[in-house]
Amino acid sequence: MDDIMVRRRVPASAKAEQRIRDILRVAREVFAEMGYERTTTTEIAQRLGISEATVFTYFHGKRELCVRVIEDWYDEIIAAVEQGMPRDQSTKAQLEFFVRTHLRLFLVLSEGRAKGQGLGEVFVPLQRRYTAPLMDMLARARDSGEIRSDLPLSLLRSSIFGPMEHILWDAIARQRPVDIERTAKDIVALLWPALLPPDLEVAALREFYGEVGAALRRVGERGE
Amino acid sequence: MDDIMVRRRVPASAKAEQRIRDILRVAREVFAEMGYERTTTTEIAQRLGISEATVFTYFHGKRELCVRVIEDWYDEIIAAVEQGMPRDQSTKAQLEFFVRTHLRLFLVLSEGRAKGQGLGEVFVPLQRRYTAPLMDMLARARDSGEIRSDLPLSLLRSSIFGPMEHILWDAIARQRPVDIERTAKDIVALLWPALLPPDLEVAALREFYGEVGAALRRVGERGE
Amino acid sequence: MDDIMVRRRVPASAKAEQRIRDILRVAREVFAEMGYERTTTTEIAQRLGISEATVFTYFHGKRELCVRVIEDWYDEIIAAVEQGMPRDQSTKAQLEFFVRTHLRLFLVLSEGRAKGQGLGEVFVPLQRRYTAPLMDMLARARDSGEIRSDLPLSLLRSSIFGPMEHILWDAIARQRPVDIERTAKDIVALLWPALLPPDLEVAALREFYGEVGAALRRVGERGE
Amino acid sequence: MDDIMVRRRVPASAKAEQRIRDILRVAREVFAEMGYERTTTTEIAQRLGISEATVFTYFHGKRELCVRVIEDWYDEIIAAVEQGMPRDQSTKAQLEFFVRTHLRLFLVLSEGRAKGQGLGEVFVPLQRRYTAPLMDMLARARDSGEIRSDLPLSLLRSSIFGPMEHILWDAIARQRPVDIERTAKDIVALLWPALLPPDLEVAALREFYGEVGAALRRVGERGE
DNA sequence: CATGAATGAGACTTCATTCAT
DNA sequence: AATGAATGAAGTCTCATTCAT
Repeated sequence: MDDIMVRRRVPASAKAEQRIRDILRVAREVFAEMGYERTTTTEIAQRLGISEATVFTYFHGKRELCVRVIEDWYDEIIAAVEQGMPRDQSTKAQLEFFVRTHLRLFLVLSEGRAKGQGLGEVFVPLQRRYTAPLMDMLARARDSGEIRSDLPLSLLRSSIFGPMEHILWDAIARQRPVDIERTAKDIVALLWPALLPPDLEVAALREFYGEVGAALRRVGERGE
Repeated sequence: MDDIMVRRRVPASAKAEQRIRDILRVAREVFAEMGYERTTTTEIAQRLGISEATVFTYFHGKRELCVRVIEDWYDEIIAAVEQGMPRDQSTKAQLEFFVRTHLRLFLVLSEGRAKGQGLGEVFVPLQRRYTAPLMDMLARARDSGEIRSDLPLSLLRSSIFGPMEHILWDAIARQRPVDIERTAKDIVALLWPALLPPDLEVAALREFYGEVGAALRRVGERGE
Repeated sequence: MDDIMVRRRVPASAKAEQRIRDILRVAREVFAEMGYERTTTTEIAQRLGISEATVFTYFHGKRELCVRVIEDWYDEIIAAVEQGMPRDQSTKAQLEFFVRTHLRLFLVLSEGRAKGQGLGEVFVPLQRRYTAPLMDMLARARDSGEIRSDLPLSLLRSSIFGPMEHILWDAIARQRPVDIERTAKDIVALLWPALLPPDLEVAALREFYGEVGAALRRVGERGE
Repeated sequence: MDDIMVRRRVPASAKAEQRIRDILRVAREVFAEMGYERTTTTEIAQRLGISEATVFTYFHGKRELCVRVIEDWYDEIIAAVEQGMPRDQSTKAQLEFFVRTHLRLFLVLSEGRAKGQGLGEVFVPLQRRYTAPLMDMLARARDSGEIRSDLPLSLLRSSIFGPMEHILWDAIARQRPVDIERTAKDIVALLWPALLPPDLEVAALREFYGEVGAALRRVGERGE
């Protein structure tokens, strides 16, 4: 755990640990702001008011530093989810908690997903671990018939993470803050019906209603 | 906006236009494969078998080239949507068409979204234009009561784009192909219930169904 | 042959080839003066009055540049030996030629021998090719009984290369010039007795001398 | 020469001297393994389990440390030669002893020889001191007519050191162990005849024999 | 005395971009 | 119009060395 990212000396001292924390904190900021490629070690060092060499004293290189930042972030969010998940409440409440937590802690690091021989390898296992609680929850709810079983879980997963990240990115691009509580509630309110098992009769009725409505409008448009 | 591409585009001979198209085509490939930062002008020139300098004869620089690539891509997808959108079919069918088109033409250019003094500014208006047909459709459907009105349209939008992009990224990260037809169908099947108004009571639906049925029968009786 | 060390463009033009030759020439000087590790690409560029980047335009890196320098040097000396070797003269004369050529063209590049994950791999095959003419000569002379067969050829080889290099190094360390003709003669004069078969008895030699002499006289008598 | 090692060596407590010995021992290992440039002070400190700073407490720097290592090594080998040299035995036996000792204690430090503003200056006097016993021996043997006097002693010296080092380097490059006893015997067996005064008659006969043989072979080759 | 911590100086390398031909 | 050639600027990383504690 220690010897992975430490350069030579093994700085287990309080000072060293503080340094490591500082570097990680600032690095997270910079990586989040700029993305992996556009982040420079110079920038990180400058923001901390230390020499670039110091950064390399504690981390083997830019890549490893980024991996650590990501790992730490995943650890944080995983811990938050595992600890706080209200397992005794309804699936819907659990989903809401999950979304809220993700929105609160989401780290924008597009390159992670990015192709090239980038950090891809690092992400996959973390992603799996991270997604596990949600997937478990969904699987259980599906087995108990609480949510629909006619679509692959991976699709459900994408339909939960996808909107969250889309919203956050949009907010970042527009430089607007996100009202996390409200957004979490809205997302779940929106998606919840999508997750329920399609009650056949109701679903059929709904569809019928929709189609007739549309047909009506089309006739209306032409008529006028 | 005006000073872009002024350089020597004045003559715009047939040959030159072909060059520009070639460069744009290959540049799109490379940007999509590698992302903005990891793309090199060398790579683009090499794939075309031309000199790097030639690229700079037609474009002011890497950045401008990328902006053009993105603009062209947006133009394409916007045109595809505007032309192909089956306006006379149901909202659901239109949504499906939209999703299918997006999945087919989606350009993965994570950095585009990226912040920093990147391409962010370029994306916002394009994104707006691109989203317009979908938003219009949603707005109309909401006004007619076909889809829910209790949540902001922007959320609905995110809940459509988000999953699509999440799925595509996942596929890219895992290097797996995407079955576009099937995925489009699944996404819509999943999300459709989420878009419907939540407050339509089954009773109301049944009543409506009954009335429409009766009306239909009456028409039938007369016609024959 | 070309694409190995060329960076992007394939500069087969006269100008480019001149550049490559210039860089190789200067690089050889610097590597010889400083050794691999202490040589800097900056130094090479400065001596040529060009930018460092230009060096990297023509060679993939310091390492490859050094490999090229060494290969070229080996090629040169191998060609010189293969072309100039007086095969119709005595073994001793051939040896002298070999020593003279080596002394004239020897490149001091200690690190080549050096361990570490340096250039070692590059040297072995070249060394083998380079040594081949000498080893062949020695093997033939040994098979014909002209030189001793009681010691491994590799030892004989070391006893020829060793002194040469020792002398050259000494001269370099003391910054004194080497009188190549004289040194070559001396080395062979010294080593020749060491190479002869030790067991040829003087008696046998005398007898042989006598017989040959008699034979000669007989020929002479007939010829006149 | 005087200002070297003055730093804090004044007290020279027992503990400190042990430290110095330890550092020198390990430094010798590392320098021998990696060469001067590729050796890092970090590596030396790590192998000793001490801090890098401690190394600098006892030595002014890497360079001085290396000089000390070399000096010590020379001292050792000089002492070994001076003490062990079997002065009452034959010159040949003494030579053998010398070779064996050198082979056993040889320190591979190519860079030492290296030029540049390297350690060159350090080597010359040490080399002189080190070579002294051998040179004396050779001088005496030459004066007594035991070995040849027609060639400069420096050449004889190179013809002894050269092969030894060539063999050792080869062994290191190929990562093979050296059978020291056997190699020492072989080297002397090979070189001894080279050192003997060329008995004029025998030498002339040998040469004659060699040339006639070669001539014969050449005729034979053409004839067939 | 020993060392934890920090760093200045410099190495190699990449790449978008310019310009004369 | 096309390009061969060159490079400035910048980026990542290494390492001997210093100094306060």
